[in-house]
Amino acid sequence: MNMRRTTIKDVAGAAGVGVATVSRVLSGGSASPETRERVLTVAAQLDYRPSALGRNLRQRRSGGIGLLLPDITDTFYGRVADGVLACARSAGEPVIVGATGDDPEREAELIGMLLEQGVDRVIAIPSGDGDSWAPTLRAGVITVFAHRLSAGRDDIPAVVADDRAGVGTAVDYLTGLGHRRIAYLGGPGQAQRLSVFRQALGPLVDEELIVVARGSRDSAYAAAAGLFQHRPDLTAVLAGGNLLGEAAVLAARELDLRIPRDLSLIMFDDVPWAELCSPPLTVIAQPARDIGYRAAELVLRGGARRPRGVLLPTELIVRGSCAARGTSRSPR
Amino acid sequence: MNMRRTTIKDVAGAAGVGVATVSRVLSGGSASPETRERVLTVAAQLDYRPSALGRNLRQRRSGGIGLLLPDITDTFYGRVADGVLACARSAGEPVIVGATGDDPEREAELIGMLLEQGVDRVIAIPSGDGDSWAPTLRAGVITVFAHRLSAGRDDIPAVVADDRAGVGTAVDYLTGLGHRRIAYLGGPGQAQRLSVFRQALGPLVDEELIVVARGSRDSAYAAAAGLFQHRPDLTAVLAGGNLLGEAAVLAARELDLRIPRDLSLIMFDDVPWAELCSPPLTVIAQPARDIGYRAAELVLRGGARRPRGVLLPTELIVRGSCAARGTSRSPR
DNA sequence: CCCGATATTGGATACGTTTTCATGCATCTC
DNA sequence: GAGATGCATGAAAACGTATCCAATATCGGG
Repeated sequence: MNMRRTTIKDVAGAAGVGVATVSRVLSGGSASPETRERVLTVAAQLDYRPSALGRNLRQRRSGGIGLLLPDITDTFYGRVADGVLACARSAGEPVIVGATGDDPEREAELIGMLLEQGVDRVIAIPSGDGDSWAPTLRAGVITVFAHRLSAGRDDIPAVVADDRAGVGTAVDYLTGLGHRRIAYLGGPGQAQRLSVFRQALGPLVDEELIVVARGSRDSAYAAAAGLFQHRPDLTAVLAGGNLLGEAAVLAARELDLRIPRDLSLIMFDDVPWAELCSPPLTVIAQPARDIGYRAAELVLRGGARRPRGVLLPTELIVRGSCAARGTSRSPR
Repeated sequence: MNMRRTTIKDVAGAAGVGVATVSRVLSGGSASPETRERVLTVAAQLDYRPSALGRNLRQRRSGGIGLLLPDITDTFYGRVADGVLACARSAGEPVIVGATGDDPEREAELIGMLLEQGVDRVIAIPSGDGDSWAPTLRAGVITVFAHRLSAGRDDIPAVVADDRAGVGTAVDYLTGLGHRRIAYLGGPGQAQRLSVFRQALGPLVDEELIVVARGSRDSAYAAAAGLFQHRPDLTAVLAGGNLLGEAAVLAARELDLRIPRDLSLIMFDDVPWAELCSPPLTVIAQPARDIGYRAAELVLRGGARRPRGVLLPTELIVRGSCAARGTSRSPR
């Protein structure tokens, strides 16, 4: 019942050596073959598991990885998390996960929690501005951003999808189909994408057709519905995330807009249900899992030679949610 | 750069009191009002944050919560995780997440990791048999199961959806529509549901119509496609999870089975895309987030008066994926 | 005015580990 | 053969905190 945990001392005693030797053997230090053998045998017999608590205190770091993302419920972030977990598991590191809800205040609070836990590596999909991250840097915590950049924080490496290319090919594809009034339905933290969108669209850009929602489903739906109602003249929309895409499909159905006859839709992020939709959704696939995995690699590799960041490719997957416009001006 | 972290000693020194007093003040112990005031002021000035490392070692527990689930990518588990995170955040507790992939071996490995971390509370959606959990119990770790029970482990409380009622109403609904050949497409860890299904179906049960897939998408698709091909006489299928439902829709489409004309489908778990499907999917909604939240509550409340477990209600949400059979025997 | 009870306080200890340092021993070099 | 070199080893010192315990200050009652 109140059986004390077997400690390194017990192993040392049972093996007739000092605790230092046991520690060395278990951490891969140097030791004579016979000693190593004996220690390992005894440790196995006693089913000894070194306590991370003691080790962490000694080296003043928990060794764990902190992962902060907006919403674990969103499959995109879920896939990112999966990548992080996979990489961390292969390194034997625990991962502490926190959901920020895209709220900078909650984010700051969670950062504080991670620091208190002595986490020395953090992967984040940042919500707030760069200021939130001063504490982690000051505390010497290795920080890597995933999926998003943070305003005014070019000192933190980031692993992101190639939004420039993604938005570019999507816009090219739509204009190539004859679309001229193209809307962008964005979410939080997409400043980068927005500027690329404006740039790619060039003279065609119409600020009224650019609308950003907050992170919630309701907000996304409201933004989509409002956009479609106020500007019935738009012919194509680029949804900046699966939540936005879902909202667009729903709002379009509600307003009796047929996809792709009345409205062409391209959605960022390829999710399984994109194929189940009717029509199946044309999407820009992002390597979500890779983003997480690479970020974890970066953060595990440590501060050694900080790379500037990693850019992963996106891919336009054409399905059935876009139609040509202009030539056949949808008669009737 | 190499600025040492401010410790409780610094605070004690600056406030002119002993470390014990600071510790007491910060842990809510007794202290004179003026001392408390001074200590708090100084602590705030120095931006002191107690190190979880030291505390954990002292009281030989990390205080964190371990969360083990099959696949963080699956929105159902994602919602469970979200509930756990929400509850843990309100308690200020960190959550260490691990993905087992429904592999008992990986599960055991992750359990070992959690124990090594000194986690003293674990929430799990168990994969393996009950044996994996002997170590946590032996180590005095408060363990709670979520969503699933584990074979031969009635000593661990569980928070689950009311599968009995869920399967019951689904089967009743289908038989009420005239269906007689009803299949069950299951996943890992659904022994409980299976037995309920058999029981609810009574004499209509056909063992050949019961097929279980492993956790992967491919496996789910293979199971669905195999089932539909081998038994074209079945008229309805109950999918035991959103992954299985997705596979069923895909396989049906591939084999040119129209839903609901040729095949009625009920899916366990209401996901956002169920409404986006055409036809929209009839589902059995499960309170995934609540399951996680309640499990976290249970585990945080500690061992005090272990309840036998919690049963949360399910709800049949009728949409468009089920049609009547028998009366109008689908002519042509 | 003194004694016992109570509240507050700080010193010391322990938690389990890693790492530094000194020691002993064997081997090598000239 | 003597000194130098290398290696294996164990004692001890942290790491930052919570808590036990003794000591001191405060208070009330007789």
